[in-house]
Amino acid sequence: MEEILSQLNDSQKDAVLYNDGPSLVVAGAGSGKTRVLTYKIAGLLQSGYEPGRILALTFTNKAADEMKVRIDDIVGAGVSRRLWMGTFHSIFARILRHEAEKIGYKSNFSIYDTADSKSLIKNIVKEMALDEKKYTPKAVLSRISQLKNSLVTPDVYRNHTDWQKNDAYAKIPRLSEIYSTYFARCYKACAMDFDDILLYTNILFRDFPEVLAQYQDLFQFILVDEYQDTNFAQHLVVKKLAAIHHHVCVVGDDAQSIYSFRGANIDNILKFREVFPDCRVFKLERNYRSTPNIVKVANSLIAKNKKQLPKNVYSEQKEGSKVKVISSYSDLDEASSVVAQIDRFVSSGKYKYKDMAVLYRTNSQSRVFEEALRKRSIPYKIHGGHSFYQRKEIKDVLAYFRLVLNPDDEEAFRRVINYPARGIGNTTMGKISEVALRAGISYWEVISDPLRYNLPVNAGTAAKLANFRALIHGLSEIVDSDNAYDFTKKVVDCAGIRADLESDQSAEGLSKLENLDELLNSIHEFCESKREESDEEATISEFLQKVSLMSDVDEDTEDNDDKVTLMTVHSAKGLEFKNVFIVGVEEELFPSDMSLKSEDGIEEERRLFYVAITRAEENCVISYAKLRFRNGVTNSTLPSRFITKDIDEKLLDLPEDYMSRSTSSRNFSLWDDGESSYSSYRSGRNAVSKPWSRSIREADPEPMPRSTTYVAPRNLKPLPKVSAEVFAPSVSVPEPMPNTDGIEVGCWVEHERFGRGTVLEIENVGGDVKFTINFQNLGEKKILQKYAHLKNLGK
DNA sequence: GTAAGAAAAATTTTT
DNA sequence: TTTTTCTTAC
Repeated sequence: MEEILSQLNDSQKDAVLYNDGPSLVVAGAGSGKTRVLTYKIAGLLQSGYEPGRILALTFTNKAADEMKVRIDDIVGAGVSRRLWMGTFHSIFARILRHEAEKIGYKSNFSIYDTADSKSLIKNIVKEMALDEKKYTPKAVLSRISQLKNSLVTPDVYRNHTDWQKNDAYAKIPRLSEIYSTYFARCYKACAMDFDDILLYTNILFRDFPEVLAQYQDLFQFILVDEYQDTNFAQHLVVKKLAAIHHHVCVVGDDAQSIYSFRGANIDNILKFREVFPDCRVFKLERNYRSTPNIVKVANSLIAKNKKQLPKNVYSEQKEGSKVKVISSYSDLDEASSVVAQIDRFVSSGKYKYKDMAVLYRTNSQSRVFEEALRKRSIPYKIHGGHSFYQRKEIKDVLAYFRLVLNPDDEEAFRRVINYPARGIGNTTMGKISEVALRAGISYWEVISDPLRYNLPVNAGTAAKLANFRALIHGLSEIVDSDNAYDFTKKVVDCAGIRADLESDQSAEGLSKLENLDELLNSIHEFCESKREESDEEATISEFLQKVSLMSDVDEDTEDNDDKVTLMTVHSAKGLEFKNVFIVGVEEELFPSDMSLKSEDGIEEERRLFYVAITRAEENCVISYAKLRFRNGVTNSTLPSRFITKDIDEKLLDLPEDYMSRSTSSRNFSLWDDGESSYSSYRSGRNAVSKPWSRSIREADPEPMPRSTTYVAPRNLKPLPKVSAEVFAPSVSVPEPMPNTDGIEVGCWVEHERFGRGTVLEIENVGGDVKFTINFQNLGEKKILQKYAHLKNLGK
């Protein structure tokens, strides 16, 4: 214990030593948060707590694994394995598999990833014969996700009149039905999506108090990392589990809450004290990562946010150089200036390439930097794109695993029924789906007994189906006896996956084959380490459980390569680099144009920018361009408000052409002479317009085709009135109709490319305004305000 | 059932 | 601009 404490500062020590009740550790950027968490757990273990009675929740497997290593270093090898330590999803899934039958599931339930969820939603929308433009899988899933994260079940949603009215207003009146159907279909497939894992844990603890009591008693101490990123569902479980022992310690930084779009609720950390009134608050304010100059800039920025916990982050390092702002003519120039600077840093001999990171708001910004780096032959690595386990060829193999382990898994079924191609195409799949829907059974049940369910297929197709059935059946006979590696080899060969990939001699095909071998390797490794650990064979079920909840950040990265890192600011969270270049710091890009609608949106973007700045240890460079090529067009841009309004000017090393903010910010525009349409577009869009309400058409009660109705699998009790909880979860209503520049139905407008036309209809779709315009030359077109820069010519 | 060609869309993404 | 999705023709 002494040894542990000697490595901590006073405030860290206080946080580590307080174990008598609830505590909130507000950990400023770079303040040694992980250190506190690991030492606290190590301390608990040393003072006699059973590892099996400590629950420690993180957001990534990587974070959990790193802490386990550090804990083992302190208290002895292997101890961390006995902790209940892992991501919310993996720990909750573990509990759910154990208690599955209580909530009507089987413990072998599949986990649908986002792609599976979207595919299912797409099918449901099709089956209901709804407008697929209006009900896009992405939008529907994000809404369902929001609802689940706020613990609103389909029944509760259906019976909530206000929400129904909002959906009708937003022209998505059938959302509630889609949600119910999606929920029922997941249940029928014995599958849970990521959000279900949190939702069902809540249902379990709500409906089975004796189960809750058992876990409440088991977990004598609960620790949660990154609390600012928890959603309501996660928060409520933590609250409930801590209700008996009251030994809960949550760690986080409200200033780094950047995942609200995924359901994270910053209020969970801001109002933690209201939930646990006897909670002690510890603040870690000393930043060990960055120079005072960087910390001051970050502080000066974040001070502009209203919603935050008071704290004073400081650094005791040498002052360091000022945060530098560079301005470029265009995005291309920006890339070459930044890369030139990188080159200079490295040529000075003081830094290596791996000390450099280029951080941007959107992935699409990476391209120009890649090109600029390549031009100078500077090695770089890009973080982004999809993870190994999301690749098609890998997902296909995993889908076989899933189907064998859980034949009711409809998304797995869809994926493998005709892969590799075996002549069972869309037509047959459509028939199977129709029969399954009508009989209320799974696809697998349909093809298990096609005669009984009158599947209308010819003899040839029936034979193909029988072959497929035999294949899956054969695999299911060996799935429990074979170890994961042997089983995978059989799947790959028997299903003809290897043969299929080998037949493709293109570069793409070869890389797929390589990936397949890579998968086999990783399964082999998985088996080896299991054998080392417990002297037992690893099953494919265990492997699948692990990878279903794994993301790309969890994959090993060869950190030793001397390469410049390119990544989004989001993925940089938690990392640090000696030199950081934050690029594209322009209005409508950073802050993102999608965030400008609300103050909360801007505050989150500001936190995101805060995260970006605080990644830097020694040098932080902020860059903007005056012209940016985006979505096929070049636009003139303004430097971000974060530079021009938020950060104290005195703290920055500003570029020569920078107009002081005491003069008009319009001076930033290149186009002030009015010769260009850009400046009129900008001033036009910001102009005050007439009230929008008059131009909205009444929601038309257009008769919809009848949908197939589903019977909910089980009558789940509605959750208690959500508002009765301490925090009302924020289920946001659809955005009000935004500013239309006074454009009303009947107005004449002018479009840059399409010319003049009259407005026939104005709709609100997902926060954007969609105009239906009858153009003089081109006829009727639908146009989003976000992209079309319409000029109002009046009635 | 595939392949080519047209059309439409276009944040961030810890599980 | 690129990327994904939808249509159409073989």
